[in-house]
Parts: sequence; C-alpha cells; structure tokens
Amino acid sequence: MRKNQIRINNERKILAAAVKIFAGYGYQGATMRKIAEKAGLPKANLHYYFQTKEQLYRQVLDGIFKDWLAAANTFDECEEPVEALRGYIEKKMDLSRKRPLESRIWAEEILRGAPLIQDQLEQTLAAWLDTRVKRITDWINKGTIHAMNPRILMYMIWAVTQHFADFESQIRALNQKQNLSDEQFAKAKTQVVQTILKGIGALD
Amino acid sequence: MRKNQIRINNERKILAAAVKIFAGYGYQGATMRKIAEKAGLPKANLHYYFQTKEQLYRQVLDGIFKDWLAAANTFDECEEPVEALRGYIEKKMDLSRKRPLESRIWAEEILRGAPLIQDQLEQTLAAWLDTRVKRITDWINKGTIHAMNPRILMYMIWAVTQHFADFESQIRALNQKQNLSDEQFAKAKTQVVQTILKGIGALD
DNA sequence: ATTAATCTTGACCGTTCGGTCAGGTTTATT
DNA sequence: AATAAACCTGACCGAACGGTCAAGATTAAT
Repeated sequence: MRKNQIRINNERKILAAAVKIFAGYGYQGATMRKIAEKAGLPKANLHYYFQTKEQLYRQVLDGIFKDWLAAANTFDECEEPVEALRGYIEKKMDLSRKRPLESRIWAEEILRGAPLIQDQLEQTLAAWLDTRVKRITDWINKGTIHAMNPRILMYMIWAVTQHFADFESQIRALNQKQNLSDEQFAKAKTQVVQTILKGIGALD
Repeated sequence: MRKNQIRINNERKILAAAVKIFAGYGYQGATMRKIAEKAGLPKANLHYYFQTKEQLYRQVLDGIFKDWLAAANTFDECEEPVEALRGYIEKKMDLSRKRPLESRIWAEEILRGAPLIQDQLEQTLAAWLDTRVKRITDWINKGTIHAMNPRILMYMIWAVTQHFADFESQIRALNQKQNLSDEQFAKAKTQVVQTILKGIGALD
C-alpha cells in the first residue's frame, strides 16, 4: 500500500518544522531556509512539496483551525451550562498547554488583520459561533445563567485560555523566569473555570 | 526657546508612523521604507534620528510600556476591590479601544518571546505586579473576595481587556464584518467588569 | 557677515530573501 | 529489464532589505 509514503513522510516533516519556525519568528520573520534546516531537507525540496511559502503557511493555518473547532465537542454534548462550559474551557486550556505554538501562529495571523483567513472567519467560524450562541441564549432564557451577550462570553473564554499560550513568555518572566509548573497550571485552570462560571451566575 | 524644535517635530512624526507600520506588519514585516513614506520623509532621514530599525522599535516599545503601567492609577488609589478593579478594568478596556495599535505591538513582542523587553518584564513589570498582588492578597485575607491566586486574576484581566485590541479583526469578522460600535463596546465593558467582579466574589 | 552645528537626501552597498531550474537519482510500473 | 513517474538538489536569479555616505542646504551662534 505504501504508495505515497515518501510524500506523506516529507510533507509531515516540513509541516512540523514550519509550525516551529512560524511560531518562533512570525510569518515574515520565518524563512524557507530556517524551515528547511529544521526539517533536515534542502530548501529546494520544500518548494517541490509546497510551491510557495504562503501555501505552506496556509496549510499550517488550516490544521490549526480544525483543532480549534474540534475542541468544542464537549460543549455540544453536555446539556447543562456548568458541564458544557467547564468542559470547553478545560479543553481550550489543555490545548494552550500542549500546543502553544499553534495558538501563537493563530494569534499572529489575527494580529496582522487575518489577511489569509478572513473568509474562514467570516464563514466557518461565524457559523460555528452562531450555533453556540444559540445554546447559551437558551440557558439565559431558562434562567440557568445571567442575562448577557453570549458572544462577549465566548470572547472572554478565548482570551483567557489562549493567553496562557500566547503570552507564555510574559507569564514566565513574572513567575521567577520559570514556566508554570504542571501544578501551577492545573490550579490556574481551576481558577479560570471557577471565575467564569461564577461570573456568569452558573455557580452558587 | 524653540531650539530642538525640528528634531522634536521629526522624531514625533517618525514615531507616529512607526507605531502604525509596526502594528500593521509586525517588526520583521515593517520596513524603514514604509515608515519613511508614512512619515513623509526620505528613508535616510530616519537613520539620522534613529540609528537603526531596532532602536526605533525600542523607543516605540518604551512609550507603550509607560502607558501600560500608568493605567493602574485608579487601582492604587481605591481602597475597596470593587472600585479598584472596576476602575482598572475599565481603564484597560478604554486603552484597548482608543489605542489598539500599541496593544498589538506589545502582543507581538511577547508572542515572539519578548526578545527586546525581557529585562523590563523581569524587573519593572515583575515589581509592579508584586505590589498589586499584595493588595489583592489583603482583600483575600479580609474575606472581601474569594481565595485565589492574585497573579492569575491579573492575567485574566489583561487577557480579556487586551483581546478587544489584539483580536479586533476576528471580532469584526464575527460581528457582520463591522467593528464593535461604541454602544456594543460599552456593553462589552460592563459585561467584562460584572463577570470578573462577580467571578471573584466581590459582588453579590 | 562668518562660522559652526544641525539637518537633508539621492545614490549606493553587501546581504538575504523567495523562488527557479536543469540534470541527476531513486522508486514504481509494466 | 526497460520505461515512466516521482523525487532530489546545488547553483543561480531578480528584488528588496537595513544601513552608509558624501555633499549640499538650512538654521543657530558669534
């Protein structure tokens, strides 16, 4: 079966290297040379699998976008706001902890005005958000949580959870130059969940 | 008196242009050519006032850092957590609204690992944070707010307030391609304040 | 009025960027 | 074994980058 094994293997190597370099230097700061070095391949070889730097970058962004949306499974499966939101917030926190590089690439793209993913934001993400907004609105109408703008709630959740990935270097500088330990991070996760759930009136 | 008037004037023009270009393209994506065009001066003239691109960038960062710290006045002047935190959150929200470019430059610098401002983070910002952490700890000991890690609370406040500047393009894409109106933003500000204050047990 | 200091700028430089390509090598197909 | 398809890569290219510089113009000090 192993037909395109070489292609599959090399594309994976290049994409993995690209994630590291794009996250570390930004789109403009990243060079095909650095990515090639990290992947252990000659630069010309990268252009054999990905015609341009922009195309390679797009594929990286696509992968991130899919993970991003997939994190909402728990959100959709749970009936009650406490379970649903706790599950979603925890999943987003775990993503920030385990894959901070992807979060940073996403953040930089948005920071620059989302030049390459504007359409995806306006179409796919907007539709995705609408669905969740409706669920939150139901909770509000039932009186399970306080009246509020559900979109702003989602922005707050995204902001706080992704902050632990995007601003990791700042948090490290403020934590005696050490990254948060597993224990510190676990406590932070609990505090974030508690503060938000209590803040919207879902607890107590 | 107008001795260095030419210098003062041109430096201001260049710095203003630099803020716009650095915010729009990032450090690597920004070019001295673009900054010179925006400032309406020949490129060589920029190097007369600022020897290197990095030096110009540093000055921009310094200006941002000062505004950043100054936003905490209310925090320090108020006795009770509700006033102090509401004032601080509102001031940070206003900064995000009125000067989003600066926030984005800061965010990108942190995103890249804070290569140029690591020292300032570890020294000045760390000391700044310690002071506020002590005040919050006092509130906790008095039972005015719930027990929690004050640092994480501050990270949450920074994350949420700055999100409205840093992720503006994403919020716009999710808001029928329109920036938040003044009214929408005012409501968001209220919701952010309420959620956080209630979340930490300072309200109700 | 003269000198000194500051400011201005077009032209230029070495370096690095993304990308190309011809020609060789390896792998798959028959 | 022969042919085709896929893969590999050193050498190269034009463009754009940050930065320099000498020579002239303007302003300030005497």
